[in-house]
Amino acid sequence: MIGQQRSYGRRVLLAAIRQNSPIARIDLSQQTGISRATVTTVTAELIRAGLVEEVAAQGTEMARGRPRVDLKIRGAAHLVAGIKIANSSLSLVLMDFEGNQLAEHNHVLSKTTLGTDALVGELAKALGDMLSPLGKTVSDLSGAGIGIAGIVDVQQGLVHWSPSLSDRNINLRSAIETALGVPAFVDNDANLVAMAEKRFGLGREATDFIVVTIESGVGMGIVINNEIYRGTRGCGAEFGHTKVHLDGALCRCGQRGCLEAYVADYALLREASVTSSREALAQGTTDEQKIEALLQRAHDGDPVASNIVLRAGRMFAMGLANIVNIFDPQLIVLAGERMQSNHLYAEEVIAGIKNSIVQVDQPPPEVVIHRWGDLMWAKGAAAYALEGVEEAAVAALRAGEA
Amino acid sequence: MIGQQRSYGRRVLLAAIRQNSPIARIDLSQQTGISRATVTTVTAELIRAGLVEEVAAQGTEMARGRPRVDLKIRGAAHLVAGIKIANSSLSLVLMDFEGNQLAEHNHVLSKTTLGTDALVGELAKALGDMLSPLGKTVSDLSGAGIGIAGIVDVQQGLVHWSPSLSDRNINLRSAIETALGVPAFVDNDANLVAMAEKRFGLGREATDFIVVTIESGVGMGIVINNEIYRGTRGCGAEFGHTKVHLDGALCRCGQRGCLEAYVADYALLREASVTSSREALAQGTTDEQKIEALLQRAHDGDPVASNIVLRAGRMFAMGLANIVNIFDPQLIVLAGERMQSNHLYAEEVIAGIKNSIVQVDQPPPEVVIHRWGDLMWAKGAAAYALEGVEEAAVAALRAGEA
DNA sequence: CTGATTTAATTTGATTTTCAAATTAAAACT
DNA sequence: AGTTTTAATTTGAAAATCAAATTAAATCAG
Repeated sequence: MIGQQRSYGRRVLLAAIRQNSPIARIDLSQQTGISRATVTTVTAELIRAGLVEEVAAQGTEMARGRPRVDLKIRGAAHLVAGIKIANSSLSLVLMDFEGNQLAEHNHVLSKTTLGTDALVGELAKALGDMLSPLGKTVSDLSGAGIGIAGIVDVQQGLVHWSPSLSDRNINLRSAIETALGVPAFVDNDANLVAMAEKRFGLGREATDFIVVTIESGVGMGIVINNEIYRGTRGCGAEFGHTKVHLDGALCRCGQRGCLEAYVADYALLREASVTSSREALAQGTTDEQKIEALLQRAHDGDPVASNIVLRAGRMFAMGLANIVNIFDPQLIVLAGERMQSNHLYAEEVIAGIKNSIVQVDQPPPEVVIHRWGDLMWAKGAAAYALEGVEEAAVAALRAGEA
Repeated sequence: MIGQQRSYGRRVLLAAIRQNSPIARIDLSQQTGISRATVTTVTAELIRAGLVEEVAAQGTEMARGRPRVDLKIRGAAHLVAGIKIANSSLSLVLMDFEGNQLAEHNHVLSKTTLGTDALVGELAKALGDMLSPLGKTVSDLSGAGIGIAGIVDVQQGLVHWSPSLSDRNINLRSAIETALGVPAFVDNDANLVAMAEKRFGLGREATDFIVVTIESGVGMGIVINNEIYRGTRGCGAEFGHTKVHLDGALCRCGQRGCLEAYVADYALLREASVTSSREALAQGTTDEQKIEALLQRAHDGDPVASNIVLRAGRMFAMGLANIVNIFDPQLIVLAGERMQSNHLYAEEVIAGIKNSIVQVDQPPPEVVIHRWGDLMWAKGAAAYALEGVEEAAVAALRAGEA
């Protein structure tokens, strides 16, 4: 960047060090195209600022010549928290600047939907509970990333609407920042999973990829040119409301033919409910149990149950194929927390995608399944916070020198 | 950019001058964030190099103070050609560095599919025919943009496959460059329409938009962050082969349910052919005439014809809505050359899109129809060439100073 | 017509960023 | 102990940029 003589080089080098973790200066120079002289100067500055540290020449068998000195991000430089606001709980992780997980925590919420103040209060409580066993406090944090379902304006930190918030058009970022005194970074949860994949997961090597998540709905995060693409209205990629059938099944959103209306839990249960053998197909008191039962029946070969589940899989494949036909990404990550999405992650589904995309000489994009624990979201939120903190740290370099 | 001390500022300023055509230095400084001092220095260099020129203070009523001096791109600096390789003809335009069209030309090809050498020969011939009336020759050109249907690897200038070429995996760029002695820029034709919209059309103000073109197939060009997004396999956005129906109508590509299989000419004729009143619905000897007849019938209220045409429109709307749900662009441009796409550009279709996208507080993206002449493609090719020539010109600045 | 005022552009004198080439450092070979 | 090899640093200069001061070109006020 230009204007105010901003330190583009520092940014680039710090990012390169992060991505290639233990890396010698000469390789940095090679990778970034920045001269060795500059690399020396800039890394010295980063080390002086405590963001980077040298590590003993990572033990490749002793070569000739002066041994290279590897550089890595200095974990102790900063501390960030990642928080996912889920249906009726908060899940949190604590990470150092290098991305090492130092703690995790789960906090049960009293209600699904809370007012802003109440939510922020619970958040502060949960953070405290995670930090106190380590002898830390919220003031030790350099940033907090928050993932929330709904429609989020990232620029402003505004939550236009969320199932977790009873208020509308809340500036959650400033609410948290004033309450906790810590820089906050708020984003839609689907974007944060993409962020997690990019930083810690399967997207580390890729520059253009897509992450699809299945929870109660179907979410999607898009990474283009190493950055989250958020669309122009900030309402994000609504893969779940992609239409897969003209005048098709009715969706929760009120429209017809949405992918979600074919693959979501409620869609499967709806189908199961109309067959005469309803009890047999989806027995259980909770919806989760019913789904479980339905999937088990399908697995056991029940023709009607199979029929229901199979179509969901085929619709899902069709939706994904459309993404490939439009985007042509390097990689599609199906990130899932629950085993219940097994039917959508089946071999046949993935094969179905490959049969529905335009054939060219080159191989089709990889489709991989990534099962995370339930901390996936929180880790993504932490990754987002790390990005923000890194940015601020570089910006502060110049200023803090005087 | 960094490395070899590349002149990022020059690039930014030249681009800003191009986009805001007659613009005073002080506004340039404002817009780009570059200091006024630097703007003076850099623009002086651009003027010295002949890329930019001053124009008389464009006549706003005389304000107080020293009058601003506007800057603009100097058209005479360079000459580029844009060439579209169409089904059985070449269409060409000649543009100056400012983007003014100086000439156009149409060249009929002997065959639809040619060998590389033959095609390049025809190309040279056509260029010569366009240039000679102006007393120019090919050597006066600084670059030539070439648009060709098919699968193109832009980085390499490779055409993997094209309906216009009998050879496969041809490096068309180097073939043209060696034959003509002019830098060549080859791209897929759908991308070039996007480029044309971005430079000369409705996409001038937008940074993220999508251009859909209808010719014999359905094409799409994507602009993200002011740049053409080409996907990772270079096979481009295959909007036409987006699936809109599970196990749907058979497409030319061999798969089922492709959008093209519902909205392309052959799809409409296929439908018309199975009704008992075939002759009446789609009379004519050529396919074009038949389509014309079918559309006329639909317009006149024939129920079967209407039924056919209406569904095509609704499918088209559904495909476009999916794009919006995934991409959330500022703008969708439906760029068409022929009036025959009228039924797809109807009010109802555009209304259909709006009813199938996720509703948020913000207004939906604009959908606009842009009817160009048949030079649309060639102009896009010229725009692409201009981009390349501009790049080269800036890079040459430093080098040529010694 | 003259000087005050206003706004745009340029000059001046740094500061920052970067680099190529020369030098130094730290190791393994011989 | 000296040679070779490779990594990192230093040195001296060039390039890019900026803030502040200055100059330029106009209008306005009397």
